[in-house]
Amino acid sequence: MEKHYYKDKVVITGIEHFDLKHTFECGQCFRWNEEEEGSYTGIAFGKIINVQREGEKIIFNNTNKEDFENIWVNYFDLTRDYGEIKEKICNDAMIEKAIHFGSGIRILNQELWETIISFIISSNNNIPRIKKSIEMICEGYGEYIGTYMGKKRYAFPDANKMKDLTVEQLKGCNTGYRAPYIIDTAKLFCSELFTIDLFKELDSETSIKELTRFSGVGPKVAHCINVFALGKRDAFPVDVWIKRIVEHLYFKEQTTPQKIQAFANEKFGINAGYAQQYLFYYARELNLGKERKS
DNA sequence: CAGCAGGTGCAAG
DNA sequence: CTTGCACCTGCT
Repeated sequence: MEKHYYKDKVVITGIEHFDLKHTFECGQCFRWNEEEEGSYTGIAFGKIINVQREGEKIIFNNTNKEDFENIWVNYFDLTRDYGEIKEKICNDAMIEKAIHFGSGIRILNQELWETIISFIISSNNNIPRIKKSIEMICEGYGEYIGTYMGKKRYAFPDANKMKDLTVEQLKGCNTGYRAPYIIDTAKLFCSELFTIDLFKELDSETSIKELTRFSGVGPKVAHCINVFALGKRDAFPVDVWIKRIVEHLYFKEQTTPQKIQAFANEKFGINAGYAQQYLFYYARELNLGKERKS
């Protein structure tokens, strides 16, 4: 990978395994949106960034060398060797096909607080509504950080800000019955000085145990936080889609989430999180939800 | 109009 | 410890 720095953008070349659509639309993040010309604009770490592909080049707009090195290299997981990971998890023809479908997925290393709240909101919910809720929270209670491509942009509000919101205010952001979960979680998060470094020191199992102390965080959401915010790539979130695709490809019959979880641990080990993303994306691509009913 | 969507919490068995 | 059910809300 080669990096070229400019005044307000960074261009990289020679990067493999990076497709914008795969990465931003595989369900791991909720604040990235495609622009008309095909680039994607996102907000993280209180900053607005735009990513665009031009042939072999990936262009990171509205940023600089310092932020790129300090924030975005890690955020986009750019130092990770996805070729090696794919080799390791590619044990059979089924997973090979899934990897092929989502070959350009990179797992983003997202912020802890935002990830916790985003995935609490995601429970029993659909992506358009999740994105809408999060956007309403940011517009209502997040800091205004500038206008980009003609649109006002807001940061995700921190836990300290959110702990003082009322249930009514959060319900006003379309969070429904999750509103009290969010407030309780904010209060607990503030009361114990949880930091990303603290969680990173924990082994995956302990981390799950700690995370499920937060209201609205069960096993599935805790696994998402482990993979998407804490870099614990052995986590394997089991949702309905993963359950369907694993049953479809491997079990050939209905089973329990626990069995799926055990199967993934055994089969993919420390790289289960990557496998989960490829499988999830593949399941969505196959439209397995509808296929089953017919 | 039921059923469902990246599930979880809670009350019972 | 496992199972069944309710739950905001919008879409089919």
